Amino acid sequence: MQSQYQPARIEQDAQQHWDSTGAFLAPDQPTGKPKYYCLSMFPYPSGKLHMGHVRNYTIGDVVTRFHKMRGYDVLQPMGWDAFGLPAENAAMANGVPPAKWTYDNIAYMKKQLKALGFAIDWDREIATCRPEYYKWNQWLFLRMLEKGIAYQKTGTVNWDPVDQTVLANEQVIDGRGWRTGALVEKREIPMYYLGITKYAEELLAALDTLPGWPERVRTMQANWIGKSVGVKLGFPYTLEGKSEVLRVFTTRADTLMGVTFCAVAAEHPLAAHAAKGNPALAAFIDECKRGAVMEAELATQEKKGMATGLTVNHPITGEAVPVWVGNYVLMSYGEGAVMGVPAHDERDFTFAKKYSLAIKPVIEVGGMTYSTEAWQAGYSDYGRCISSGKYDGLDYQAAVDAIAADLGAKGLGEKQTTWRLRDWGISRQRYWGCPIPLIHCDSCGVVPVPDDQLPVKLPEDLVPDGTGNPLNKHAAFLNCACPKCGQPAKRETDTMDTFVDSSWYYSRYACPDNDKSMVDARVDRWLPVDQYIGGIEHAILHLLYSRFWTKVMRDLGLVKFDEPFRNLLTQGMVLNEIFFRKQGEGRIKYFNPVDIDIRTDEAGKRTAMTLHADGLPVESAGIGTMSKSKNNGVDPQQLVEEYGADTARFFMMFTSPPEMTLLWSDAGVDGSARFLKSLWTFAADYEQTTKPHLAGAPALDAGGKLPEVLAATRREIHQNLKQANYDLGRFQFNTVASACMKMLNALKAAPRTNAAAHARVLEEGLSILLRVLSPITPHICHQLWRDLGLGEDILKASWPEAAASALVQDELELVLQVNGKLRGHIRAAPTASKEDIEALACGHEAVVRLAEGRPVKKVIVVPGRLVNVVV
RNA sequence: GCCCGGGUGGCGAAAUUGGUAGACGCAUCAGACUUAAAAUCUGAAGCUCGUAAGGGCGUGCCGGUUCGAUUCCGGCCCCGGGCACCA
Repeated sequence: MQSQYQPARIEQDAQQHWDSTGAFLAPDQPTGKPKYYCLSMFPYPSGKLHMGHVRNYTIGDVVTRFHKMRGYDVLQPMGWDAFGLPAENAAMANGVPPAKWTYDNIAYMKKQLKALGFAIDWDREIATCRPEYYKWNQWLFLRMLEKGIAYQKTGTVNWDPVDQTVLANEQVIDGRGWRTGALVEKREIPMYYLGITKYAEELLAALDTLPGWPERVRTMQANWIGKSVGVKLGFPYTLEGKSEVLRVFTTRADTLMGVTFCAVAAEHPLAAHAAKGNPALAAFIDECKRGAVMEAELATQEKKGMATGLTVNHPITGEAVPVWVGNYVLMSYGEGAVMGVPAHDERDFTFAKKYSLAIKPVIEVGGMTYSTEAWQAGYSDYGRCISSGKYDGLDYQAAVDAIAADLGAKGLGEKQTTWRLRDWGISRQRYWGCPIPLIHCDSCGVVPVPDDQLPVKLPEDLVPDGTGNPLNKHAAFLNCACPKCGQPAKRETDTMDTFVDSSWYYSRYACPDNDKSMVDARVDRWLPVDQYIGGIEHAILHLLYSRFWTKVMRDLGLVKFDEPFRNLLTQGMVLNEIFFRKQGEGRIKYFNPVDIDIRTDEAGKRTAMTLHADGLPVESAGIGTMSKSKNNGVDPQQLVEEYGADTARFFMMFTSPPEMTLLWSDAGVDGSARFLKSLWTFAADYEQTTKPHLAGAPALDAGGKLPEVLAATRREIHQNLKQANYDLGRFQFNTVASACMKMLNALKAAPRTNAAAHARVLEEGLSILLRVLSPITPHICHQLWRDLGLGEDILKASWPEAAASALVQDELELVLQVNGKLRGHIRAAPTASKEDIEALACGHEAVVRLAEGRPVKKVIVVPGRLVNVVV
């Protein structure tokens, strides 16, 4: 074998071996082995891989190879989430069609993935921008339309008045368009929606059927769906002689007697009515309607309101309650109107203080009465009604029930369940996406494209210019015949949200070649996904949409499972610093961290940040996840070229556990390179000088005892193996990597007292080490396995388990504490009784010294671990 | 603002069910080898007082429960993710 570790050479050889043997092609016909579907979230082809990809796909590969060696038929596919905004931006910047840019990126990134040696079944590769794929988006959309799950209504978008185009939230910076710097306006336009709220109850309840999902993701989804049970209350009023009712939803009907105002959203009909003949109010409503669409922005803006001059009647007392317009009331949630109870709601309290509205406490908690000068924690807690007439003394539930019953009789109250979840708007006024398969006909209206005319193909040669959707100017796409009446008609030019593409791709991997149907029987073999791996940033949207889409497909009889992902591992983000320069209002240019020079003073404090190319200063926007848009990704290419794929993979796994957020730094990568190099050198030396002693040496455990020093080495190997197997089971790969390092350290330190026994311990140790390490660094392990004559193909080797006989110890070391502080150690046989250990401890020099004659109060013995003597 | 995480040496981290805080590495320092450097090998090291033996402090901050708290409870600070058109 080679005496030097040459990663470039062995990595190429190993990859060729896997390719030529079809090692990672997943068999569609059952082989008698259990199946395991290991899926990593597919990448957006942004140009180059970044470290987040390397982390994600290495985690997936470790899981894949581990299960393969444990005897599963494993499917690990890969594809491309290929539609989206960045391709249009690149197209505008370079004058290249998004399709070309995307396909070039796919080709480059595929090469990078191959160089990393991932155990991927490339025969199943898909790209969502291919008509063979998105045809089925369109087909299923039409089925949803038939079922009433897809429907049309208006939605609000960001409008750039200069470019005359719809902007994504990301393209709005400080309320201005990113290219034009123009103040962004809100616009109402017709859109298509998917009725995810129809599935809200099931999406919430089924979270309990997903024990393999992280608790935090289930919590986030549950909060997002946001089921609240409350009461819809009516406040009657008279308008232009007609009797009307203002409806509000509340989860705190028990505080109804404390209502001192009502607030409606700017879009509420009552606000519009009041604004007639009230220019100040009309101006305020206009102001509320301007600005961004984002919830984060709405929620952080200053709470403002204006009285409408109208009043409604309190449904119990009949008292007049003033109606305000509030910029914090969302038209999209509940009824677009809320009742204001300043004494028991912090937001209402702030609003009431600001506008000098009455504050009326009607709940007491634990007999405490509250002052209403300033808000105190606890004011919004559940308690008993006071100053509430006939409801006095009732607790939360009794009060809600009584009030709902009383108002129900008058038609002014009913119990209701409200969801925070909104239906999914899928229309995008963009070119580079899946066309929505509809046709607009002057006589027939909106007509679905017949199935036999699918897919509606997206032209691939257009270059957008930033002013609206180029499909609107492309006659060949736009003009068509109405499928119903045959008259000239126009195609819908909106495309689908890219979340549609990613909502079902995992099923298509089972049957990527099927041009007759969306899915087939092979989906029943592989799905659901056994282990899904991807960034925590997808905890809500992508994962919720996929769950919804699965349930729709199930209800259409296409798949048999209820949930797509049995187990979920949410990888922590790989972060990096973000550098930028402001270029006029709203416009920002980002620079990659590798192009920034940072100078520091002697104390290590930063004194300057400049762009390498021009030496001029840049600003830091802090730390954020590696992304195309912030231009802070780090290309792993240099790492792979300098050290090899195995070192890159090992370092990624070693540096942090998978779920932890990771601030990128390649400091420490040398240690990983050193370990692999040192493993190679050790193995080569073993092959030369130690392996020959195996001839005639007795097998381990074959009778006869190992010399104690070698038994200790062997014990260390098996202890670390046990730990590694435990850690593989819980996906903590950093400690698997360190267990491998510890094994190598132990083997290096093994004394050569008995040549034959030494050779046996090393042989077993290397065989264990290589197998445990192989999912992380498959190339070097593949080569060494063969070079040391351990077998033909390590992928086909059995997974090692720790041997109980190797773990036996004659004596244990226990920690000795006095009053909870470490004061020494005692040695005892594993079989020693509690009394023996107590006696040993109390007689210990440190205990006698520290007790200073005081009596021993208590002795706590934790078997196998410690003794604590309390004096 | 709301929802969800995280915070441990100079740095990445470990500590499985409340039981030795800092395993394994990086960087550093000292030594060996070398004409020299690189590479490699050996050793030291949380901070602090002390020549040493030994002691005190220490897991973001404040408080609590416990024989014992990185781990459990209450309150706060900072950082990250998500907030529905980035993917």
